Amino acid sequence: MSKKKEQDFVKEVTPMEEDFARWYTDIVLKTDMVDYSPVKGCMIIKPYGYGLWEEIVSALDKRLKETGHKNAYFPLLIPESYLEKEKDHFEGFAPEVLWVTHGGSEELTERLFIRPTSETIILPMYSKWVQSYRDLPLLINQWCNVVRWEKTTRPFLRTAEFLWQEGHTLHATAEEAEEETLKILEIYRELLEDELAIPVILGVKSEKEKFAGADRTYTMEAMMHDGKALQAGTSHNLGQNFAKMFDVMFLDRDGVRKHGWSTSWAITTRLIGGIIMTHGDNRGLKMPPRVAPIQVVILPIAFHKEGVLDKAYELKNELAKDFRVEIDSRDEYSAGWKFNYWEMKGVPIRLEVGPRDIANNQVMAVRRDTLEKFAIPMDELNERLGEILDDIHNNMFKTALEDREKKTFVSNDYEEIKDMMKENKGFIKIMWCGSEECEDKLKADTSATIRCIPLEKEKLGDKCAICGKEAKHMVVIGKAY
RNA sequence: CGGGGCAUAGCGCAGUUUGGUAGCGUGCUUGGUUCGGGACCAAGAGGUCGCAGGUUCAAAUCCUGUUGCCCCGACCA
Repeated sequence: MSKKKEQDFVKEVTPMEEDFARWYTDIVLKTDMVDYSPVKGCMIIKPYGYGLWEEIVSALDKRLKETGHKNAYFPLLIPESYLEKEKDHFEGFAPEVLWVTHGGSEELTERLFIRPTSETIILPMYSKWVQSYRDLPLLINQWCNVVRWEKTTRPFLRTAEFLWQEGHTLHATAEEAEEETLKILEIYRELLEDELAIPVILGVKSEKEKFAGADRTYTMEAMMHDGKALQAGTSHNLGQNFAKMFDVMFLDRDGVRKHGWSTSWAITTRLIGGIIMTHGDNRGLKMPPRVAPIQVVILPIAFHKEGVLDKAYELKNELAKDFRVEIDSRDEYSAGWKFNYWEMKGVPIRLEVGPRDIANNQVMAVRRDTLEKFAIPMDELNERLGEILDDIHNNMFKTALEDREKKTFVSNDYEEIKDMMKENKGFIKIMWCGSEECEDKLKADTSATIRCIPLEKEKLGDKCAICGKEAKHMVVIGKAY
C-alpha cells in the first residue's frame, strides 16, 4: 500500500518517524485506553485499557498462585512513625511521597503517607506473624495502587498513581531468598515473552541502579521502537536488610533466633506502555493475542440483506466459547471505516461475514500483524483461529526480537559509543570495569545508563570501554524511559 | 525542577498583531438514500474563549497572577 494511501487511513495518528512521543500520546488517547484526569499525573484507565490490564493481571496471577503465592491486601495509608526504622531506604522515596494531614477539617495527630511501595507496612506485620522457621517461607503478593508524586508524567509510562502487584516474601535462608528472586524473574520473563510477545534481556542492576535497600536487583529490560529501554519489571533480593530494620526474626531448627531473608518484586501498568511501544505501528495498536481484550472482531457486511446479521451473531456465539470476541453491527459506520477503526484498536483478527461468504460457507479473515486477507471455511473456524492467534503471537515476538537485534551494537571504543548514543541508535553492549566513576562518566557524556549486567554473559574484550582498566562485566547500555 | 510551546463547541483549528455581533472542518442529533477498505443529501443542537484579578464605554484579543497539557533536559517503575 502506498505511503499516501496509508496516511489517509490513519489520519488520526501522528507517524512515529515524525514524532515518536506524539505518536504514543495519539495512540493512547485515540484508541480509548486512557483519558487525562483533573489531577496532574493521574490517569483514567478506560475500559479498553483496563481490559488489557485485567488480562495481564490474570496471566500473572495464575502463575503466582501456581508457585504457592497468596494474595493479601495491606492499607493505602501508613503512619509517619513507621518511617523511623528505615530512614535510608525511605530517603530514596521521600521527594515523591504524598502526605495526608487532615481528617475532615481536623488536623491528624500523626501524619499519614500514601504508600509509594509497601515494605514499610508489610515487614512490621511479618515481624508479628513469624515466630518459627515453620512459619516460613511466607509468600504474599498484593494487587493495588501506589502513589509517587512525580513531576514529569506520561500515561502508563510514568503516572503519579499507578496499578501494580508487589510481592513480599520472607525466607529462612539466603539461598532460598535468592532462589525466590530468580524464580520470580523467570515468571516475569514468561509473562513478557509468552503472553505480551515482548522480548526481554534479563540481568542484574549495577550498585548505583539497584533498589535502595536491596542486596541485589534483577531486572528485565525491553527495547521500544525508538531504541530506548523500558525497565519492565524488577525482582529484589533484600537480604536481611529489611528484616533487621523491622525486627523480623524467627527461631530456627538449631534453636537460634535469626533474622529472616526477604524479597520484593513488582510489575506495573507501565507494561501497557511497553506493549504500545514494542508492537504499535502507524496504523495504531497491535494487541498481543494472548492478552488482547478483544481477540476477534466480527464485521457483518451488507447486513441489511437477509440472513447476514443472524449468521454473524450465530458465529459470535460459537466463537465466544474459545475466544474474547466482539461484533460490530453499528449501522451508522461504513465497512471501510470499521476496518480502520478496529485496526487502530489493534484487534489481532478481524472477520468479515457478508452475503458472498454465507453463500460459500466461509468467512474472510484479516490479520492485524501482516494485514493478510484470506478465507476460512465456516466449519474449521474455531480451530483455525486458535492456530492463527498463536502464529500472530509468534510473529509479533519474532518481529520485536529482530527489531531489537537490529538496534543492538557492540563497541569497545568510547568515542564511537558517544557518537552512537548521540544518535540514540539503541542498545550497545560494552565491557565495564565495575566502577561507579565510569558509570557516572557514561551518563554525563551520553545520558545513557547501564541497563543491566545480563545473566547471559559474553566476553567482548579485556578492558573497560570507558576507562581502559581491566573489565569485569559485559553490560548493556541505553537511554531509558 | 530548568528551557520552550500550547489552552476558543466532543476533537482538530482560525480569529489575538490593530479591543467592537463567536467562526471553520470534523464529530453529534433527526429524516432519507447508501453499505466487501474512512459514503452522500437535507435540516438541527452545541461556547460563561483554562481559571482569578485588573485596564476600558467595550476584552477571546491588552496587563498581572495562576492551573493544566505537550516537547526537550536533570530524577524516578
